[in-house]
Amino acid sequence: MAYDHKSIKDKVDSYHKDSNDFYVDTSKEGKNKFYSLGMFPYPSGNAHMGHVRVYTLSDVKARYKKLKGCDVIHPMGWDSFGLPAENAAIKHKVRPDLWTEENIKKMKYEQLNIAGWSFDWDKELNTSSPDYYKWTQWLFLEMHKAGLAYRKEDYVNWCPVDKTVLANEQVIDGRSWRAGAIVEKRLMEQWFFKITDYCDKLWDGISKLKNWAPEAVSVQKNWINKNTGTVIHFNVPEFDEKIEVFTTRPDTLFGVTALVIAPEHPLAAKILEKHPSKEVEDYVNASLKKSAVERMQNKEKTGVNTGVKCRHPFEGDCKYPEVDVWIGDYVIADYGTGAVMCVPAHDTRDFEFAKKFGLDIIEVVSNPEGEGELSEAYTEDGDLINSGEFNGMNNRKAIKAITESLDKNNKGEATTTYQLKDWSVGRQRFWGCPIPMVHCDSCGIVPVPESELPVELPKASDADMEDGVLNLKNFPDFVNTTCPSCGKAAKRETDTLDTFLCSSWYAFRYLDNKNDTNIFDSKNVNNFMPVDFYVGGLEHAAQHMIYFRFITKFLNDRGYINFDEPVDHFFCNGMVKMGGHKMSKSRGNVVVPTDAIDKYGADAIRMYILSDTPAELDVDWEDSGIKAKYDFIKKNYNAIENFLAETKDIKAEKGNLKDYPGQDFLYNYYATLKEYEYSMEQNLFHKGVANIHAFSNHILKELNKRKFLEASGADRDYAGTFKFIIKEFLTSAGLIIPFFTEVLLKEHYGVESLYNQTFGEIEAAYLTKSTVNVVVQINGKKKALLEVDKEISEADIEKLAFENADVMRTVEGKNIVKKIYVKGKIYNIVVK
RNA sequence: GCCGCAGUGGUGAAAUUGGUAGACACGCUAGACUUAGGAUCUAGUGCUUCGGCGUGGGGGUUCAAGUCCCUCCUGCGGCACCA
Repeated sequence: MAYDHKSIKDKVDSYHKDSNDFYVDTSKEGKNKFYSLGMFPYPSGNAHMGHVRVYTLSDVKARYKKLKGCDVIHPMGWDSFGLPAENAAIKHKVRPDLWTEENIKKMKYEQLNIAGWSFDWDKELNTSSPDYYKWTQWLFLEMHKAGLAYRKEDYVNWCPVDKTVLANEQVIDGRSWRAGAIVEKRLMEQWFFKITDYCDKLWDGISKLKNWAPEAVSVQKNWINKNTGTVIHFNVPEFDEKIEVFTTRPDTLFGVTALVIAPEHPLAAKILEKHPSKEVEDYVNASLKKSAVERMQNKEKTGVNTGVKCRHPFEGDCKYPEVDVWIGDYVIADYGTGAVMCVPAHDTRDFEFAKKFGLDIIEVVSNPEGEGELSEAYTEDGDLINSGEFNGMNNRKAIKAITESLDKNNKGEATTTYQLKDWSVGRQRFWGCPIPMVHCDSCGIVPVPESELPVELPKASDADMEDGVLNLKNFPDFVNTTCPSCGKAAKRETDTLDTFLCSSWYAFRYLDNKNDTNIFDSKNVNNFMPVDFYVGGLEHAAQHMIYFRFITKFLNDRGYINFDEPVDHFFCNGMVKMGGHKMSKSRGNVVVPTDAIDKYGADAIRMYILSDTPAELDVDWEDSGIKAKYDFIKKNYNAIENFLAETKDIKAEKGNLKDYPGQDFLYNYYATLKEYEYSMEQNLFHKGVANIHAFSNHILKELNKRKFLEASGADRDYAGTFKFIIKEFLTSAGLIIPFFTEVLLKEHYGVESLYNQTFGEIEAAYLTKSTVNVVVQINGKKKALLEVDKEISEADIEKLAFENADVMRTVEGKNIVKKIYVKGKIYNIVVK
């Protein structure tokens, strides 16, 4: 029957209708376990090409490992809380839970089941379902118990469009990651997770991320950003306290001509209280009002001198034993200590600041041009000058020496600082996991007892959405409760949790998704974690991956799991574009996966999405490309189906390969199989597609050459062996193109499930030929190619080489200096 | 500014890690078959003055470099008044 992708799909669907071939029992220790995971989707109701790429990648890897005999888990679920659901629900006046439910159904039964993705649906989970978010709440309570969930009043990132607080990770260039609005700083009391307690563990763990995409490792590094330096104490006698500054350049300490603190620094308020000054007050207020963007964009240094003095730790030895305390908004409040020492001579920012406000510039590191008026800060190395007892010392050495000296006198110490901030987890939105906390007038903030979990979201009715905004505050039945501690009337917390918390532990839950007494059974998780192959976009390398790692380290510390990094191999796939642009409705360049599959079949789309471009890079969709894959599949199906139908009476058996007349074919076949295995092992999926083309080229050529269908003689006798090779080919290629291959395997070989086959055995004997090609080079340039016996002696090679006309011509009239023979590969003649 | 990734035919790219550069495709050129071709098949396709020359530029190591070292240029991504 001629190729028809629709009837083929129907057949494959019927094979798997009543079975879950992709089920794996996670309570048992996996045999060579393999966890292949594509980042779970947000159920928007529309699967797009990005999903096709991600899940085809996780699927091909899962299928490959399965053929290699591993116990593979390849689950799927829904990241269903969050703003888009809520916004869409408000817009369409549908309850968010019902809207989400509809979308999940649509995606599950109409979009994610048509491309042959081998999901184990038994493991399905949904983060907005109470049986899931019960455990998100439990996790929050565990954090709280450990002292890692806390409230504090702080300047938070406020998105004026979405009317919610954002995590630092959700602010990109000062703008909200979703709405794109300029983020304001607001002083609010908020729930935080103390991820900063894990800075050192998260930083040290980076060295274990050997199989992560290098870009993703870089993102982790930049985000945590460990810096070693020195904290130096400057006493402020008037206030009887000290200002601690953080610096990586303690060697320049003797060049300090001012101290600059951030407007948010606690001392700023104290100074204002004691010395009311309109100038200082206006400056501080103006700075606090400025958005992060404004502060960043305005590179011109601003500041104000408070007139308050502080003492230099080496006051006896330096030019300025006493310096003024300034307030400047170029100092960042939440990095280091929120205060810096101003060394104009050796820091470009301080130099600018000093020039603008007429501060003195004292050189303390000598530069090759000698002391004199500097036109810019000198930031290179040199020997110290004007630095008391440290004069003449190389500044690198001085970093250590000065720190040690400060430490000895209790005026400072070596320290490390991180850029990572605590994780703000509260959101002022309805469609999220409720925070299981109660506010009681008598007892304060009290956790909801574990036995009362989950704290369920109220079912919002259409009426609740009349004003266009959903907020838990507006649900009295939800808000009003009793205090778990004293029993008096109390109010529930109405913030919900950042959805990144929901997605920080879903990979664990897949392994025990029906557990209603524990978040998961540790045994299951230890059996199958860490994730061996995690596929997703680089855009999740900062937020999601750092939270995922954090929660893993936390659960490890609490003894729930026995590993401390969640992902072995993080594979960052590129985007699917069209015409060089991201697919988008407004641009009108969207290819809908279901349409493409309807037209060309899932085999074609799978093969195409993996072909030509490495999966890490962006790929440009071209209709001519998928058409070519469709034609390829049709051609192969028809040729192979025809062969198999005509040789029904011949049994497929390996037989004695040595008797098979097509020895070149066998060599090519096994060489390709070896390459294909390598491609799959190394995640070179586009090469895998190229290997399938190569397989096909060899097979169709052989089919044509041997004329199995016409012959009755010797060639016909070998059809059984050839049939066996075809079976192996269909099995291997089935990783990428599982539809037509499975139909042929089922109908002509009686194979029950493509997924449970084994990867073809590579016949090493065929990979070594009796002859080899030896390249003859002169001075490393190829001159001739000799096909010779594998065991040929060097003397014989030499003889053959010098008989070659091209070699003779090139060598003529030159001195032969040296001859090098690399056995079976190269014979190089060095001439002068 | 710092960190990471990359630069190879007309195009996407390969080169299993120092040993025949351009596998496999797309496109293109010729031919065959066909009522037709945006189908299929066959052959060709890095450049070339046919000596050679070719992996962003320039140095270097080596018998041998796309691959290793130094240096510069360009593009992409991340961080960034981070002290």
